[in-house]
Amino acid sequence: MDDDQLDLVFGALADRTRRAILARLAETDSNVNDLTALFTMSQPAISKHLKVLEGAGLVSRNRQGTMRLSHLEAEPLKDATGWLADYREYWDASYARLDALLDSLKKEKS
Amino acid sequence: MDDDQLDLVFGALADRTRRAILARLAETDSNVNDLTALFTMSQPAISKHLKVLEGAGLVSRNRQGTMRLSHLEAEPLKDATGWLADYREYWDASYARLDALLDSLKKEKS
DNA sequence: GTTATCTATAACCAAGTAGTTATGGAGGTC
DNA sequence: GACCTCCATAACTACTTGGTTATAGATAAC
Repeated sequence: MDDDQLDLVFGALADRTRRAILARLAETDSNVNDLTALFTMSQPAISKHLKVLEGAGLVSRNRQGTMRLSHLEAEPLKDATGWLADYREYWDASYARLDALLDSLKKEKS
Repeated sequence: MDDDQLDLVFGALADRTRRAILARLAETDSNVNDLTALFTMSQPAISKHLKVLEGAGLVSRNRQGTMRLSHLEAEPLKDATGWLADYREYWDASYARLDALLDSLKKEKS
């Protein structure tokens, strides 16, 4: 994952409204009106947030009749987690042990 | 972890210079001059970035003679990872299984 | 084709961000 | 106390961001 992409993903996550939108989309695909109803904010504001999320690859949209349903695309969150994982040893004392466990799990799978 | 804190942490991580600073501090504590030498940027710009990182709790500083050494504080990264973990099931098919494993590890520890 | 609904876009505003140069303050050293 | 060195702060600029209202575009229904 390159710096441009990380800039976009972390930037998208740096706003509580956008995080709340992702939380909602984790439950169910939603249209702009549904999302607008959840916040004390205008519809264009929500559309803008969706555009940011879409730009970071965190949301996809497809027409469903007259509506456009927003759908969570979690893949970039995996990459962000991957970046954070490099620092895990600095906060998780049991990281080394956990790491070994995950390695053995991988081997078992392959 | 509350929204204010997540805003600060993700916001701090949304800049590649600041991520690079964290990468450096993961290797060794550094003073402002050292960090400035690593980037094509003025010293006050680096001082500003450090202030943002400090505000997010990602960096602490203590005087060491005439220098102020910046030190990585990784705890907030743990919290950010915790937030992202809520979405793990959406990108990691083997999450459920992994989760069970971690649970058993916790029990074993306690 | 008119109308209604849903959403995107345009134009604007206030505030924040990322950088600059210039300068001042705090800590050692002589 | 004079002088360096290290760093922070001030003042400024250009750009971005997060919101607004007003409006236009696309699709479906009648």
